[in-house]
Amino acid sequence: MNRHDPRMSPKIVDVARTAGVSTATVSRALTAPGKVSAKTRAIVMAAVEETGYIVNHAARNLRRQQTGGIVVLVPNLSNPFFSQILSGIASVLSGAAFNVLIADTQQPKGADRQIIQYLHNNRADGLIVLDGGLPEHIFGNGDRQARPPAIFACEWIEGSEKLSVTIDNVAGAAMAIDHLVQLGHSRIGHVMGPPDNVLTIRRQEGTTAALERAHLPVRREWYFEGDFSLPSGVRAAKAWLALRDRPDAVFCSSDAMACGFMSELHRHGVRVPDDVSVVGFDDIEIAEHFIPTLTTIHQPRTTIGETAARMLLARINGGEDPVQSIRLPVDLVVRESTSAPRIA
Amino acid sequence: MNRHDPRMSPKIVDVARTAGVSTATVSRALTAPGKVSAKTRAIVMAAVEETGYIVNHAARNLRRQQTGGIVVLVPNLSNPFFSQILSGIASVLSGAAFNVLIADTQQPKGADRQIIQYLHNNRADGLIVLDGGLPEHIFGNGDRQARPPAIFACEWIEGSEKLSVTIDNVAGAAMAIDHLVQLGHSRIGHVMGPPDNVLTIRRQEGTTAALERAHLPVRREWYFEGDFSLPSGVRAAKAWLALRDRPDAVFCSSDAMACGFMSELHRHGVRVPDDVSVVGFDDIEIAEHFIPTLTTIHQPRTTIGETAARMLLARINGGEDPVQSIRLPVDLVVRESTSAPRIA
DNA sequence: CTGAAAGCGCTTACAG
DNA sequence: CTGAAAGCGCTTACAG
Repeated sequence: MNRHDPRMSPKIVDVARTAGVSTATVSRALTAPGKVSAKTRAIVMAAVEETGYIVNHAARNLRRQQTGGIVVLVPNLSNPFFSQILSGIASVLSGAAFNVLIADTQQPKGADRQIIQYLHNNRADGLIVLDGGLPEHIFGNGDRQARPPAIFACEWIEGSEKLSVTIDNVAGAAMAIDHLVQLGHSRIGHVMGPPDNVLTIRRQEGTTAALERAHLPVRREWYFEGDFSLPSGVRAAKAWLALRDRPDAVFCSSDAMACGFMSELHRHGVRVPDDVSVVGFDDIEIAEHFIPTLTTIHQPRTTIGETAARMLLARINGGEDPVQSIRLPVDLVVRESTSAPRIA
Repeated sequence: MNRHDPRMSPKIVDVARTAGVSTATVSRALTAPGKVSAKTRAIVMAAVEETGYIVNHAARNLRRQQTGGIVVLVPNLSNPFFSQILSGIASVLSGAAFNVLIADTQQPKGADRQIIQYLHNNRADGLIVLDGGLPEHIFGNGDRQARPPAIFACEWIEGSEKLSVTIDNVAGAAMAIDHLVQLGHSRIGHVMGPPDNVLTIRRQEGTTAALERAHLPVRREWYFEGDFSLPSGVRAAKAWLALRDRPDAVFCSSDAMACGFMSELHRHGVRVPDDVSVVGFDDIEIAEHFIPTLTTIHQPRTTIGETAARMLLARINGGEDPVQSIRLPVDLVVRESTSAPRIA
């Protein structure tokens, strides 16, 4: 016989028998101590201790019509950018006795079906969505399936009324550009994120607006394609190298791209910041240790995760809706990858 | 009234009514199609489609005496080293209709209690443990609580009989040292992982053994303390700089430390590989793009995750035990951070 | 191949 | 404050 036999665990009825009370009283002592006399509570607690009782969540959830799980939809689990956000989410949620279920929206096989499964309320009590590229209707009401509340974090869906925790991407991009302008740069380029991504769009807007404010040229060929990844930064560097007339400062929409960009430039003998200044976005851990260390826009990633989790909890528990979308501030962190341009 | 009303979802009884069969038949058609006639199955499937039925996992799990969840115990969720492993785990497990629950073993508050909770079989059907630093008895049988099967991945507990998916750390370290020896280095140092960690110990063993095989000095002051993190690599570099008699090649037990090490050396005008060669371990994404690109020992992280997940599944499903621990091979990836020593 | 019925382990109105 | 009892939505021997 299998040593792993679930039926060995004590049930609430075992505790009740040991304590000499009903299962109802045990249940109350555990979940609503105020409804039980101090004396009874003590007896029950002793019985819980003695039996080693632990609640069966499947049973509790079935009875309470909840799932005890929060699903986090991540665009790409293997991207380290998300790990700290997940960490923030997990710390708040597991403190609130929720399971954190993680689903990768870019999972190759049958991702759609799987995500849709998660969206049904018998699978999760709520969602935190880090991917703004999903079709909005899958979160929507309006069809026959009830859907659990969803909170967007980092990314969001334009025009959606769903709550979100975001940062000020336009301001962040503008801070990056303003920094370069103040250093004396007038020929500034931009490596963009993936097309259609909301972050890409906002950071591009912030970039363009700041350039225009400074009366600097906004040149189409200085807006390089990218997708936030390291390799796309390498490709952008190749595009930069291929230009005859090059920008002497580049703002990359992610740190990963900035690192790939600098890496490829270095391979071709172009020096940062002497030949070209580079600013990133995110402030991932390596930014502080890259060679050169990377000037970037800092995102409070743990706070983003924690805030999203707390907001979702408020949404799940509170009947009313004092909950509002939050936009967190970002900071410019100046390091070695930016300097005044060489005198031409 | 709350628009998010779970009771709206169709139940198995709704499908049964629509199909004109019993709930038992619906259940069978869904989970054991072979036990139902083709005709009935078609009728049931049509009814499922029509009603939009989705199984309630809490109910199924309660009835089946399982949880549908696999817990992954991660030493530090915000460490990007683990994200690709998690990705491998998640892809296999969600394909098998398991939820992936992630718990951070270094979570500040009440981590112990929380992890213990997860260890009870009514919370998870199995565990994948990435932290070899937990006390073994918490996984053990022997007390009154049944425990779900656990598989170790990457790390493990020395002397434990639990199954594991690991890499050959001794061989990996030896490959790193042999590479340096072949380049002509004879003064070789080592930056270690956290004390007592099994990976630290094995890689240190491999290092020492390879040095001895090459008849090279094994000097205590050339074994630098570390903990796998970037900042600890920075500290190791400071220790290196403080030596009068320095090794001219250093094998770091993680890529993160190697990057921190090189970063700090660079700050002090020491060139890699001209002044000192550096080898890392892991082959994280940045290794290929650091300046200089990092020579390192490649770990198949996605495969580690997938293998651990599949092994756990086999353990959960199969009554017999053909399942065995697996040690995956590693490769040396030669890049720019290593070269022959300068002629002294 | 199919159905009636029990039961998984809880929680919670309801009654006292 | 406490207990008896119903019921959450499934699955699965058991009987036919």
